[in-house]
Amino acid sequence: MLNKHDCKSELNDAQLRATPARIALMELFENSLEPLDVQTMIDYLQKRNITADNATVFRIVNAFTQKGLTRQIQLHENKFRYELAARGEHHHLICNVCGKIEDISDCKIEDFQDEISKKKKFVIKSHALEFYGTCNNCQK
Amino acid sequence: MLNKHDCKSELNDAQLRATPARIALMELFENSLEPLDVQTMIDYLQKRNITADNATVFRIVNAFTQKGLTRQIQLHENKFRYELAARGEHHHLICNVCGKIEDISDCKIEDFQDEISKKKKFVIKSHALEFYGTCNNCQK
DNA sequence: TAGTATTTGCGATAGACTTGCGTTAGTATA
DNA sequence: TATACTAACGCAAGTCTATCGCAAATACTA
Ligand SMILES: [Mn+2]
Ligand SMILES: [Mn+2]
Ligand SMILES: [Zn+2]
Ligand SMILES: [Zn+2]
Repeated sequence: MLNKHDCKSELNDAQLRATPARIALMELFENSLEPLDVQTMIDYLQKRNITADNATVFRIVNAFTQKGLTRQIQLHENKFRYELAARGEHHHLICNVCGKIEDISDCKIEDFQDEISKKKKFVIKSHALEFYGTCNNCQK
Repeated sequence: MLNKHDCKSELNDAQLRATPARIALMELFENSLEPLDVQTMIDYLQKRNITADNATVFRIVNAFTQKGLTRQIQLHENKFRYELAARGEHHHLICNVCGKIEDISDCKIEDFQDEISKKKKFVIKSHALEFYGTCNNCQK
């Protein structure tokens, strides 16, 4: 949860110029608990009266990802989502009813991964794991 | 691996009319080791001289999925893939070099899933797990 | 404050996928 | 086997996500 000034520094550190749209989007990422899609970013900028073409928003999030500020993920949708890379690789619980997306920080599949890697002679560089179901709220 | 006649029965059982394109695509699914994207299905039909508009192929695979014959999956691409639902839920090894996709039949994450479910009070209905890396062939 | 490289806006473009509508063709039943 | 009903199809247009080329704007640096 960084403020406007910190977001500027973050951009500078990544060798990205601190434009209004980029600063606002870094703030959005810092304050979001869920991974964001591009449409959400566009809507957010509009609410803050920051004009930004949608091609620009796609370019911004690509630049963020390329510089290692964000990570691109995908959750069985026909679009990508993005979240802060600094929060580390982790997994997600996705509610099929309300769409809520929750982080799972602890990964317990290392042993399984090692076993598969050996058995299949496959060098595993990364993995994606998501659980789909019904969240606590939506069970009532 | 079913023949043409069996594929017809499968379609009838699912209350789907057995058109040439549907029969051919069921055969393709039965004989494929990897999940298929729609373009692959279109190419296959062309090779067999079965005319099918691409809207039709999308409608076919949606019908298959809706009737439970196939399952829609997605492997961090901007498109969906489909595989036979009868083979059961399983996971995949995806080679970042050659694109090869291999099935992993044994799932060893049940304990982790139960733990998460309890901790987050989340009813888990399904999960997706994929490993990305370099296959045996591409390591040389 | 001027110079320059980076970033943006705009419009065109691409690819995956959907939809409306009139026609075709599987299937049931006689 | 002929008939009728409805599912399925072809075609064309449209939607949605994402990219690209180019000229204009703007953030940084000196
Ligand atoms: Mn997350
Ligand atoms: Mn598979
Ligand atoms: Zn929910
Ligand atoms: Zn490979």
